[in-house]
Amino acid sequence: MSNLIKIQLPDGSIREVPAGTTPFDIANGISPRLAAAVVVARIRPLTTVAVNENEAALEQSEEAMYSGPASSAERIVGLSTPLHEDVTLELLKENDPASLRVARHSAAHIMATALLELFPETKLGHGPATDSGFFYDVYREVPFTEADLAAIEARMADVVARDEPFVQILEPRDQALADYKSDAEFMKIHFIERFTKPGDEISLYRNGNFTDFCRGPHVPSTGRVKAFKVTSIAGAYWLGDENNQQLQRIYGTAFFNAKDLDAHFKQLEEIKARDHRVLGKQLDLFSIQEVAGAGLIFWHPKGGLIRKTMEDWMRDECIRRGYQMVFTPHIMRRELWKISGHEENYAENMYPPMELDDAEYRLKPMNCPGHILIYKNSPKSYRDLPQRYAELGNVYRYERSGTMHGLLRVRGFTQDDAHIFCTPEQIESEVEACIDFAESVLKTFGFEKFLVELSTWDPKDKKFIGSADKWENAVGSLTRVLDRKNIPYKTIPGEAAFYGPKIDIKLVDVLGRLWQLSTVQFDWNLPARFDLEYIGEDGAPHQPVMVHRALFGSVERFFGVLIEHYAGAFPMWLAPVQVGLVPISEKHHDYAKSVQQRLEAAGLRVEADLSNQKMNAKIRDFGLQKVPFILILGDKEAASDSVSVRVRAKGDEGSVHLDAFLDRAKKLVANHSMEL
RNA sequence: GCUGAUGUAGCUCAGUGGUAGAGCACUCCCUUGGUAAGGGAGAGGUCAUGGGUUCAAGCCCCAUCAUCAGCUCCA
Repeated sequence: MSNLIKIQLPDGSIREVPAGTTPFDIANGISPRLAAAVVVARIRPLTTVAVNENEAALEQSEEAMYSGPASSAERIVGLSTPLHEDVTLELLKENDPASLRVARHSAAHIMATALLELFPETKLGHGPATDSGFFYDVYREVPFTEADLAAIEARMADVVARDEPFVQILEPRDQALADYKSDAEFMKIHFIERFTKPGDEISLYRNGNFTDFCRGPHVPSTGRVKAFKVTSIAGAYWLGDENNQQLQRIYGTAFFNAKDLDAHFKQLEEIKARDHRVLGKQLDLFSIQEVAGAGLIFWHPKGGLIRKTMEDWMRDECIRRGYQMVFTPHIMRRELWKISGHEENYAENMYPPMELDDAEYRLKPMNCPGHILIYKNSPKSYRDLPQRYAELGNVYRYERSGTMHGLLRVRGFTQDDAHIFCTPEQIESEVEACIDFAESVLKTFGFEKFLVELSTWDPKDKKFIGSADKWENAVGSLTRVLDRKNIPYKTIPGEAAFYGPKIDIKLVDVLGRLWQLSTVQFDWNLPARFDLEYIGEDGAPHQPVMVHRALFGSVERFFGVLIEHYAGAFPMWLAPVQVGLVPISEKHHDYAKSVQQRLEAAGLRVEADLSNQKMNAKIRDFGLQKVPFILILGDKEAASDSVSVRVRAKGDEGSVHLDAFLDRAKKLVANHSMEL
């Protein structure tokens, strides 16, 4: 005689059903149409008080794909999973994001099904859902070709058309291992051995003739995955370790309907249209020249102008906030890099030494040693501290050949770098000021959201130098600063630099993407290595503490992110050309020249199109260049000293007096306005 | 660095072994116009680089460089 369990539905009603009842049974009991529409179910044991965040996070992890579910947390189950305890039950339809994730995991199984039907020699790794689709890592001697991918996709359509139910099979571990061993499925064997214990019953899912080691859940049947595409193939290391065998990773994406799939590819096109490498060419901002080498940026006049504007702002702001601008050499003697520890710890990222006269020199990968030499050049009193040295310093780092990416990952870049030498007592206020500064940078450049991470040490990890009390003090001050400023943050133990803890600020762009740029780091290692001192109130020498901070991070990377954030449509103060002039015909050229002169005299950047093209073509050209304002100049305007204003993304606003426009334009620039 | 793909005019791309193509951009001519492409003519290429196969290579083979999608690593 089976026990009764309680099922609570979202409306609060409770049903008593026999243990072993499935979510499908419940749905079907409500209405067969509902049962047909439901994809998966979300359950939470009724006894649970609150969802544990860590357990929820674990749900997404690789570990969770195979090992048992976190017992007390809410979880997603398939419709045919028998329920054996009192739970709240939510029946999820296709519009729930959790359903889509499950469907994509099912799509990975469908792809594996198709793959093994076509290429039975293939060995399977793992095939999870991702944020935008799914992939399956597989091993096969022969690389898959584009044609193979198309064939796989076509066969997937067959698997979907067969509408094979996904069925969970619980099997003794030994038997599963024996089966996989006989098939030489070395990766599946590894996963079973890693994620299950001897004596466990392990979970497999079968659809048709295909069975996979998998915890689930899945959609009810292959027919539920209506729209999918095999998108690409790439290499991936077995277990993410580059010393291991490389596998073939086949990517795909899946949706419940063709409309969503289309929308997904449309969105990819939009992202591509924002790509800073594409816009960099279209707007003539920068280039990378093969003959000069990979990862080295050429700033063209228009990009250079934006950079100059960014840097001017940054320098002015540094000075306003009590920094002193310094400049340090690009190459320095090897000896210096030995003292700083770079020879020892950073050599693989540095360019090899070059010999000059009797000595060896190395290109700088960081600015800190240079700033330290300035500090060290004269004795310092506690009255001199803090010393804040800032530099827009060009550094060069060797990056492996496959890693470069436009402006975002390069071999030569400019850090807006500063080093603050201060007493331990000054740390908190200095860090607080750095965070204020960082916030101001993000706000000024139009980013509204950011995330903060506090990276701390792991006392068990030997790579961290310095005593426990030093670490605790430092982490304590950082924590206090963040708490006092009411900034939410995530603590990441073990992610600190080896010499001290750090605060990283990741900004969120218009598309919701995260970018790591600003960082504020602690350091008591370099002051010790260089024997830095100041004379304290007690007349005795003390060692200062150093704060490293970069706010743009790298000017190149920040610029790349800006291009994507604005989709190339820079706000007025940054736009390389702020006003485009369109004289309607040649007889308006003189008026155009006088307007240009007056706008330029007021400090605006103006370009006049005096070609013999039609007005519409001129407007189009300025429009494609994303110029904020286009002024149309014809008889009416010339007669009344006015301009007809066309605003980027808004269109024709009619004529106004030139002085009125000038006033508006100057205000937009002065206020760093994001709007026009 | 690894796996796969790609490299043809300033840009976007076509060209499967037999004398290098298109559109846009550029130059010149015509056109002088009211809010996103007026018309015509011309000029422009060591087909990434270096080897090889072939009577003949942009095309086939090898190597190198660069780019792209990932992996790994990072500001």
